[in-house]
Amino acid sequence: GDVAKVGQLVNKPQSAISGEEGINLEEIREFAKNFKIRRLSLGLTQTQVGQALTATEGPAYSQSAICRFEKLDITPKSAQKLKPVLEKWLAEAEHWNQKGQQNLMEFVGGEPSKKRKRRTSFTPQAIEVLNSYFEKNALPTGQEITEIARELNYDREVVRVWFCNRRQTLKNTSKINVFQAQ
Amino acid sequence: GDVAKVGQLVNKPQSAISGEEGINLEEIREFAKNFKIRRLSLGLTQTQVGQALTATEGPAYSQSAICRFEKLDITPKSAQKLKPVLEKWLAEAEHWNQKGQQNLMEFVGGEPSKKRKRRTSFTPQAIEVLNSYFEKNALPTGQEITEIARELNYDREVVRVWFCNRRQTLKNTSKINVFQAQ
DNA sequence: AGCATAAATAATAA
DNA sequence: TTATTATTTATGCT
Repeated sequence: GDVAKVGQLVNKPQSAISGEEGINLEEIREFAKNFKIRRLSLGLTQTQVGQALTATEGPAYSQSAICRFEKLDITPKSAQKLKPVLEKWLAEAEHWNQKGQQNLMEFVGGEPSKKRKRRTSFTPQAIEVLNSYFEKNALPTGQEITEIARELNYDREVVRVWFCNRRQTLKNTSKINVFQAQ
Repeated sequence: GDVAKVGQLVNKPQSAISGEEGINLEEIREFAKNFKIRRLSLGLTQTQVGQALTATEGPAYSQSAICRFEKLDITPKSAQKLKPVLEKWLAEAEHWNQKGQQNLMEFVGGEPSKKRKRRTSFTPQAIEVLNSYFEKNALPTGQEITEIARELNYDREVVRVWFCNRRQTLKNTSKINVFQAQ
């Protein structure tokens, strides 16, 4: 059967302290909440934390793993194991941050100042072509995206994101039509 | 020509205090940074802040406006004007949050003193149905609320508030905190 | 002055 | 974990 997650268990008073394993769920919940706030205060993303942990600690930590810890969508055992790792790492990150933003970024390992990509402006002609492709197939394969990008002379990634956002927009507008205001 | 923004000016020492207008740019920068952290600590999005401000304060505040304030992509004059508004609102939001997450969400999403919604009169039949749902589950999900609202043909927000109030009443009378958290 | 939407981030599916 | 969707933030535009 399913394994219960911290987030589900923590609201059941009788299990606030998991008897056998001696895991304090309330403590974990408190830490997870604080972890998120402290992470954001440092201006770090889940991806950055995951990558930095992967570099300094042994195993791999994905963005999803950090996300799941913060949401407590994780078993008590995993949480118990992950908590000290995150605690130690975060304290260290805060320490470097004290010495300046630059030091933190070096500790984290990312490029010091990764600038946001300039917003792309599609020409009306390009949008027309994109829409005609979208009508035929809203979910093009990687190969198709590459071809469309080449035809329009735009960056492949830009075209990929355009299709993501276009699907999103369609979903949002059609949701209103189909189900009426949620 | 272009108008200089706070974010550009604040790093020029000689202009830390804007002479003529007496605007303390450093203070604004400090506040903007803190505002973001405090907003995230409350778990609020820029959109939510904008909408809430639009409801309680006079003019309209878009998500873009909040975003631009946080990034200081705004003229000193605008920043100076916006700062006290945000400061006051955020302090109030934090105050409500102290009293529980539910209160904060009501403050953010609920109708303010401005054009208050007409008080809804539930029919006895509707109250009966609501109570039967409440007995089964005092804390319905957003989806469940939507469904109940549709079944009874009441506004979704009205139903949501009914559950809030019903829980509040129960809490006040029973003294036993059924819902633990907060 | 803020809408529309591109880009980035978080959450979930596979 | 990795892919992909869903949500949020940021910005080009007029």
